[in-house]
Amino acid sequence: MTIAEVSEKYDLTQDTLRYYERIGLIPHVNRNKSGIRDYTEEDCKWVEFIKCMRNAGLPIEALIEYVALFQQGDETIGTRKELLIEQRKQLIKRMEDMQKTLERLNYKIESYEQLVVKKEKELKRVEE
Amino acid sequence: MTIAEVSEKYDLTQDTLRYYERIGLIPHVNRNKSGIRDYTEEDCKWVEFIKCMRNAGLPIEALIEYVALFQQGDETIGTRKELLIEQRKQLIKRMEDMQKTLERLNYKIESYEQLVVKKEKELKRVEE
DNA sequence: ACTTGACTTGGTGTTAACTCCAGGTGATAT
DNA sequence: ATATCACCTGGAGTTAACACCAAGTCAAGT
Repeated sequence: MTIAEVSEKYDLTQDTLRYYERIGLIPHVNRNKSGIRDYTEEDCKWVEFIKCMRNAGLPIEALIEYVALFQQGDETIGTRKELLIEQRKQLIKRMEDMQKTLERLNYKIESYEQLVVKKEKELKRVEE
Repeated sequence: MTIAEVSEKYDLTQDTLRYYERIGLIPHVNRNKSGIRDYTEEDCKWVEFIKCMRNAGLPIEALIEYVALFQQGDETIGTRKELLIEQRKQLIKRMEDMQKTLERLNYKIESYEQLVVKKEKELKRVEE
């Protein structure tokens, strides 16, 4: 796959794809004889995985480390697992915070709803 | 309340508090005769509210608009409600995305667990 | 009276995460 | 043969969201 196709498929700019590769957020992509990137299936999976994780707010640093560990082979399986567990913990924490904020928003919106109803009644009273 | 107390209470630097006020993320705080900020109860509530919303990822832009609407008085109640509803919608979307990522992480961690178990068995076999 | 220390403002610096750009290369269309 | 085009690299530019700083003010302690 060309970089243009990958860019299109995952809605990331070519610059972003090159940037991710440069900083080690995805493994190095092989080039053809003329030096142009040729993304394999696996490269694509990495791109998709990273995009998903970044989208959920996982820190770039942690993901770079994960990729680096992955490239070091099977001895790092335990470490990688621990890393993911830690990130999961933090993700859950963020989600809990967001849940609280959501409830607060719900309450606020309901309060506004009450206010709106009240105002409408007042207006009616004036009209009558 | 002094800025130092508010800073301490909500774990935001004085610089951040001043910055939030400057860009309109919280309403203007009154100063005493000598020009020093004196936060009222209401100011504090704003600080806490904004911190909570920012923490959940609500965009600064939307919050600035909310504060501005608030300061324009009762005619903006409807608009404010709509704004909150829109932000709630986006918050829910983010949470759903994160939920999917969480499930994916769970699956990945489980897979790693399987792998670890397998590797241990292999090692045992070698030892025997 | 003078120093200290917390605060003020206006402005500059920093960091992360892209994003853009200039100059160059190789394959393809005319 | 040459023009076009997609891509390359290294490096500079951008933006958001603060963080830091210099120079000044004011009240309180000694």
